[in-house]
Amino acid sequence: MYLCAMRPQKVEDKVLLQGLMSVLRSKGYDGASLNDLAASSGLQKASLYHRFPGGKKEITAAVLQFANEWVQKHVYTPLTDETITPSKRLTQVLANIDALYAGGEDACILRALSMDSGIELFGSQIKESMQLWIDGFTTVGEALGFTKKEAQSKAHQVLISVQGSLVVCKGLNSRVLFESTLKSIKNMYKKG
Amino acid sequence: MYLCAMRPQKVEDKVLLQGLMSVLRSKGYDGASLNDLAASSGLQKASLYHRFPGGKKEITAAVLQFANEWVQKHVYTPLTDETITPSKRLTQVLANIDALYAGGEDACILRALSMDSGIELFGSQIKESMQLWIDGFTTVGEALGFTKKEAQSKAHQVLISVQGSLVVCKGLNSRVLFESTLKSIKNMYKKG
DNA sequence: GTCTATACTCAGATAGAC
DNA sequence: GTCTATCTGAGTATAGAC
Repeated sequence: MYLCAMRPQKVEDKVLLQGLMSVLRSKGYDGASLNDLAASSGLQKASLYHRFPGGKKEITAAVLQFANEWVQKHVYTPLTDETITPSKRLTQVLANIDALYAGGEDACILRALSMDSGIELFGSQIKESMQLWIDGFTTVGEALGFTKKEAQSKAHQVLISVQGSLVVCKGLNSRVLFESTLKSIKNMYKKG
Repeated sequence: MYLCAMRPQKVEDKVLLQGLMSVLRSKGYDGASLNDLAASSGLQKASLYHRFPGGKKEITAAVLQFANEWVQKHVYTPLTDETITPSKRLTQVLANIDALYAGGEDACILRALSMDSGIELFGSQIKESMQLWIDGFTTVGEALGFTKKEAQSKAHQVLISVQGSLVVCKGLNSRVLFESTLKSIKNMYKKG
């Protein structure tokens, strides 16, 4: 429905959510204040409440929804696309993941919200996105000829090593382990 | 120096730090309020300020110091103890790690403090503990006959997969991937 | 739809009695 | 050393003009 009487949005939904996500992924739920969120979005606090009447909880839920759509579009869907060879799917998705985390520089929103407060409020959304990620990699593993059990194990290994390398890269203040992790994921799927 | 005129401490230093750590590891730096910290320690807020005049920053720094001593005592030292066979060192340390994280139930304090605010304040302490962990596993890898390069790579892999599995276990609300990760670490060090 | 101004709550931190 | 009581600022959230 088109309501031409309404004042135009100053910031597009997608741009807005990207700004909000960048704050939440780096500061976490408790660390991200509404001032931070407003500043990142280019809107005032009150305007954020207009867009998200539920406040910070609703903002965060929307950001997680946005993240889940990203996983759907850039991980799950390409990994399960049978018009492409499994090997090429894998290469493409690993490149997408590299971009998402800026080569190990940026944090994962799922991890950032996995502290007590975040899990209590958004546990089911976090679980859903992680499961989608695992399902995608399981599918490509089977397409590459591994058994279902092997493919599941590898999929878990992918998620674990991506999350782990992001944590370690933050801690050591170096991105090399993220890049080497992506390479070793590629190797993991070579038949041996 | 023994000062018998002083009023006895209500809570021992070690017990105090354990309580404080349990809050910080589950809620993170921003999520842990002084009320939370006081409640977990059995002291009032003002008493915490007596013990830690620098407030939350000093509390957190002390907890990280405590954590670093734990890694020293239960990871680094046993892994480098040449009076024990390398294989037994590994088994023992993996059991220690299993206990530290309560089989995947509890979070890692290094991870919990690795958001922006924590990294800015405590980055060097976090890095130090992670490096100690890596050094210990590198030593045991070399003792098991791997080249220095292989041993370093495996040590990185250990830290990454432990941290990663803790994140994924939180997200999926299941501990099975932590236990399987510890088993696969053990396998990683079998010569092939 | 966006803004400025403001209400209200809880955070971190301190004062001073015991 | 520990406590109760209190101060001050930042946090979330709302009111109402434009």
